[in-house]
This record gives sequence, structure tokens and C-alpha cells, in this order.
Amino acid sequence: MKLATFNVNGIRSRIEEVNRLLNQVQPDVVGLQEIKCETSLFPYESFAGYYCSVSGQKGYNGVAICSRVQGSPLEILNEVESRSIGYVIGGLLIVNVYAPHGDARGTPKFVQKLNWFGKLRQRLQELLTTYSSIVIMGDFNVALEDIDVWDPLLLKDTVGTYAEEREEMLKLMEIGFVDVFRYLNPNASEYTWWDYTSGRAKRNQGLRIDYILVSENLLPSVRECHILRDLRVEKSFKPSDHVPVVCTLDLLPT
DNA sequence: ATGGTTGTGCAACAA
Repeated sequence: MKLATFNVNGIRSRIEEVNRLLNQVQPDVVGLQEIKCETSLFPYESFAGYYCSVSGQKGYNGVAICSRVQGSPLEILNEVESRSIGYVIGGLLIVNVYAPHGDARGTPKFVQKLNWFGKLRQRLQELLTTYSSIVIMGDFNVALEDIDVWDPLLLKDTVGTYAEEREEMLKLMEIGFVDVFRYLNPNASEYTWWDYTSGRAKRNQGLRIDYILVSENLLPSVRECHILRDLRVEKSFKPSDHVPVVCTLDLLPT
């Protein structure tokens, strides 16, 4: 089973890049973040062969899960902003999230981000009593370690590297989830997001803030995990500021 | 250079 997560930064402006992902990678399940449209405006026609469960919102945020195998939608968090969505495929629960970006330490948005992680952790703890196999994918807006940051000194104590943010994400993982990319690549410095400004992408000055996490029972099934940096360097279309993360598990997509 | 770019939606905000 091949899983992909992709913060598209506006799904209606990213059709070409999404087509490339679907055709080249042929994922069984795709989690999308920042679709930035209402549910009714989601381009379902671009996902032929997929069942799409969408939680949209006008202008901002918005998440979707598209799966080749039909499943059942599951509410993850009851929240005003569309930042989470769940989909149950057989015995596997897929959770797709778009964590709040946050702001500088001490601001309301900084506190909201930490609280959101706390709510998600509590909900996952509850879900782990029902679903033993859970995948959480998405844009967490946190670079867990300094090797996930192109210049840890320059970016010390900024959005995505604050110790409080890292602690919240680690607490979430400590209830029983593993970062698949780091598990397979203990020392790799690869990034999933580059600022549009200042030519960050071409100089590979980015952060790793998009993840696929699996519940510990799934670790024996983990085979591969790749970050598709080519999609940002590619000149043939306008890219998102994020690139997809793709993981392969030895599970049948049923 | 208090800088730079993008999407949404049409001014300004969020990232």
C-alpha cells in the first residue's frame, strides 16, 4: 500500500502537479492539505478512480483524503477550521491533518497551535483503543529536530522550531506513533517545504514539516519513504511551497 | 533592503 501526503497550497491551482503525483507515483491513498476551497468546489474530476472525502473551507485551510479503495469517513476533531479528516479503510484508520501554522512565542496563535496538538493527542489516544492500525499524515508545521532545518542557528526560536512545538509533537508521537521517514533514514537532512521568497527552493534551504506517522504495530510493514523534491525543482508547472511525502507499507489496500 | 512569493478573491490576510 502506497501512501502520499501533499500540502497543495490551493488545489485548484495545483491540478497539473497533482496529476503528476497520481500518474507517476500511483498512490493508493493521498492526503491533501490547504486545498483552500469549499467542499463543493473540490476538483473531484481530477481524481478519477479515487473516492475523495473532503472537508473544505472558503479561502483557507481545508483537507481531503482520496483513496482507491472505498472506506468510511470519520470525524477526527470537531473544529471550526477544516484541519483534520479521517477515513477508515478495512481495519486501517487514515488520519490527515493540517496543523496550525502558529506565530511567535507568546502570541495567541502560538498558544492555539500548542492546544490543537493537545486536542489531537487526546483524540488519537481514544482512537487507539478502537483502531490498532493508524496512519497519521499531513503538514504538522513543526521541524522535529535540527537536522530537519536548513540553518538551525538562523531559525532557532522561530515558527516550527520552538521547543514547545517540538515537545507537543513528540508527546503526540509518544502515545505510539513513529515518523516513517526518520525511522528509515536516521541521519538524512531532507526537506518538504521551502519558502517561496529569497530563492530558498533552488538552494535547498527548507524545513521538514510534512510527515507520515504510523502506529507502532505497523512498523514491520514499513518498506520505503521518499520526499519528492523533484516536484519543486521541476520547471514545467507552478509548484506548491511543499512537496509530497510518499511511504510504502507491505499491506494490501483492502 | 524591516526586503522576498503565492493563493484566495478582490482588499487584505495567511502562510
